[in-house]
Amino acid sequence: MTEKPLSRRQREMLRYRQEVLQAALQLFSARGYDRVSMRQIAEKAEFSVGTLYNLFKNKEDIYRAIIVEVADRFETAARGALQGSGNPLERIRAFIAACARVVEENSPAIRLYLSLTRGMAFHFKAGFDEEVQERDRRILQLLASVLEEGGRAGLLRYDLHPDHLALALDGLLGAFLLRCMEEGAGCRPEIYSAVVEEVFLKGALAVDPSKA
Amino acid sequence: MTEKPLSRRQREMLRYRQEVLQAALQLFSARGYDRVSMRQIAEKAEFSVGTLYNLFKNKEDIYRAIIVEVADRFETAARGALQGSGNPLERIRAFIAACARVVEENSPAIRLYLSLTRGMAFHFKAGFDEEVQERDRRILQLLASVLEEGGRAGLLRYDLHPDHLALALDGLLGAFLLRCMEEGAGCRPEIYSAVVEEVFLKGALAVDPSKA
Amino acid sequence: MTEKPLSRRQREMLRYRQEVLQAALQLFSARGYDRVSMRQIAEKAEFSVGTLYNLFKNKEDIYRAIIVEVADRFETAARGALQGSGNPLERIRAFIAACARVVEENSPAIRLYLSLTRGMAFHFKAGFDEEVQERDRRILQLLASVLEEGGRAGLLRYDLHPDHLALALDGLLGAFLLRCMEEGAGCRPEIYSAVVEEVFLKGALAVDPSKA
Amino acid sequence: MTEKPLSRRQREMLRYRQEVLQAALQLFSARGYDRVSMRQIAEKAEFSVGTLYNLFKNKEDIYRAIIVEVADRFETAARGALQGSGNPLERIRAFIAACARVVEENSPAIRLYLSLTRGMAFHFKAGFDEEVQERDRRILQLLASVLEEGGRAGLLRYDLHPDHLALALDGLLGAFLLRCMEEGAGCRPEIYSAVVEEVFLKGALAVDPSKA
DNA sequence: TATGAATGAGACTTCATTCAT
DNA sequence: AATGAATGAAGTCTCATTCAT
Repeated sequence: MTEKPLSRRQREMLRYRQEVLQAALQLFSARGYDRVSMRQIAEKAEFSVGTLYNLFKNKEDIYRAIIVEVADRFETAARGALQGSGNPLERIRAFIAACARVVEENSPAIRLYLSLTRGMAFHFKAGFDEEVQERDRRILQLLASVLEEGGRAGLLRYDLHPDHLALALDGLLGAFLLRCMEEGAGCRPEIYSAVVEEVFLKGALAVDPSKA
Repeated sequence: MTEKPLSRRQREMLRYRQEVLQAALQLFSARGYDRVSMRQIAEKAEFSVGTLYNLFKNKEDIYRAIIVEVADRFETAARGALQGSGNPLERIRAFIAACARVVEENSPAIRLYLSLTRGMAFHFKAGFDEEVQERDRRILQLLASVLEEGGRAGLLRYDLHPDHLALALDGLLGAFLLRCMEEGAGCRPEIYSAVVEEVFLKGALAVDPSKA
Repeated sequence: MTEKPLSRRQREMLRYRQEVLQAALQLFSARGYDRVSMRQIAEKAEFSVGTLYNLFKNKEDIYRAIIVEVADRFETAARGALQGSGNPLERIRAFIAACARVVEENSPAIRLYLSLTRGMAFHFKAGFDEEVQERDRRILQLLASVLEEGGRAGLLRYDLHPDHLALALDGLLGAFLLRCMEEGAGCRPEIYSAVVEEVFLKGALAVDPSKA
Repeated sequence: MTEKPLSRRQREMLRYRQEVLQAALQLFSARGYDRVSMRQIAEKAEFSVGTLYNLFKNKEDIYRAIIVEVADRFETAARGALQGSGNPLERIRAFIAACARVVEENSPAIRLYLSLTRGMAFHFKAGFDEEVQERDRRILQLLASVLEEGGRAGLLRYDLHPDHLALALDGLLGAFLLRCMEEGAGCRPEIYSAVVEEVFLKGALAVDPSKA
């Protein structure tokens, strides 16, 4: 697991890639993938077009890098919460909080991510968009399994299919987090995640108060 | 409000417009606005490109017509339910059912609509996308006002801000309806809307059972 | 075999295609395929770049059309001579004359054709260059079979392999015809073809004078 | 004419140049000048792009060096044969053999050379391609003068213009030698040059058997 | 001296839109 | 009114060449 020390060249390249991704992210997030040209990305990142192609295979590769990064971050956070310690109820709470945190830290990238996992997906040749959707689906299944476990433990109601409960929580989270991002300045994920907890846990899951 | 009777020519033109919209809808829904060319729309609709420009001002106008149509339909259905008869609780139930019905009937168009109202929006010059978002927001406010009314009437819990509750319901609905559309064959909005009711009403709203 | 009468539109398109081919031919012949841009062809043909793409699938398609045309013309002329009437000797003479005639009439196109069948070939994706080479090879085999027939008939010497004789004649012809084209103004294929006849028939074939 | 002894550095540089030329030759021969990038040459030669530019002025200069080298080799061999000892007939035979030998030893380079001297030439800015063609023409004239000398000596027929005979021999040679290179595995210049001798000498030149 | 990242001109191609027929 | 050929701006990507390290 020890990382080889990177040469100065390599470190520079990584930094440049981050700068390009930063610029591309803002543009994609504001105008959509197809409405942003390589020249625009180059200008915003203050590189030449040719340099973009030294750093990335092509335009799609830039997009992929952005999405994969946020997908990794999200997956890590989600798995950390859902597979962490504590009873299912606590893990659900941790999951809600983790999602809010990821959104707070990666606001613009999350918009792209959500546009690929919910609703309209572009259709890329490499099909990496479907890979991302597949990864997202696995998180949802993990969430469902934790809900089911909670049901068996008597912590959560079990009269609804765990898949449906997972989808409900996911929908609630998505709606609130998107709302957070819309409001420009006053983005308060911690408030919204409290509401999600309230609505979802007190309601949908009908927690047995003697156990919670 | 009386409509002038349309000439044969005008009726024909309306029918042609519908055929073009039908073709464009399928293409946009499958590949996304920017990945579809006017020539492709013309071929699918079995018109010439020139005729498309006689029927619509430009490509964006075709898109707008699709979106406005589904937005109208959705708004009509939503207002009909939320401003209809019955107590707030019954109106919420009617709203959920109405949403499910609209989705069932306009499945592909709804995908485009949702991509414009949640998550990523293209940015069109004419700014009609923001108009649509504004209309959507007004529905949400109407929903919130009904929820508030229900709270004042003691039918629904009032410890959460009605805007948040509205957003929660909206998010739940969106998630389930999108899921309906994904599953290709087995699209069952009536099942999903039952789940939404269950999750939202029994849970989030903590209906006073003596009154419901 | 009756041809449908072409619409005015179709006739116009064919004429336009010919104009483009004419322009492209001159440019390709002077500078080589890879040194000529679509913009240059468009300018020389006095069309816009877009129109070029309405008339031809892509740049390679323009090249292909030029080559295929001259290849067809050459093949027709060659087969007509070699499979025509007369004894093998007369057919060889007709072949030599036919080649000279084709070159005389299609001088610039022949240069492209020869660059594809002898010497350096570009490598096109569609592999049509190999098709053209294959067609050329078949003509050579046909020529060889006529030479062999002449040998069996006692008209031509048979101590050399017919394939080699065919190649010899082909090489002679190629060298003289290329020379014709080089000299700009004074291109005299009829003189050169006389020399080829003289050199090849009197010499290589050692015609039995009593039979010729 | 005495060469200064080269420094180690200079000798090294010459060796590097040869390695680059070797790599470039293979690529140019396989794909054509315009389809090969400097980066590809650099990779095949296992140098950096920058080093290529230290060794050669530019891409064209690499091409020129390849061509000039084979042109020199060919010219040396041809002059050696044609200006050597023996009667004209023997010198022609030596010339044919020399050509076969050069081809055998420089097969890929010859393809490039022939594409520049027969048929299609690229048009380089510096016009060195025309220089090469000029040099080639001088060899042809030298060949013609030997043929003429043979004619005057009664060894060779003189009813045809020596230039035409020279061209005929050149065309025969070119055709057979190109054929040798095409056949991949079984390349037998010595066989083909025998055929050329047979066809050309026995036939075209109608050697007076009493003198040969 | 050797390297290879940076550059930007220029290549091919697509496409929304217009307009003569 | 209906057509679809013509247009040229704009997009993605490549590549010869330079130059800081």
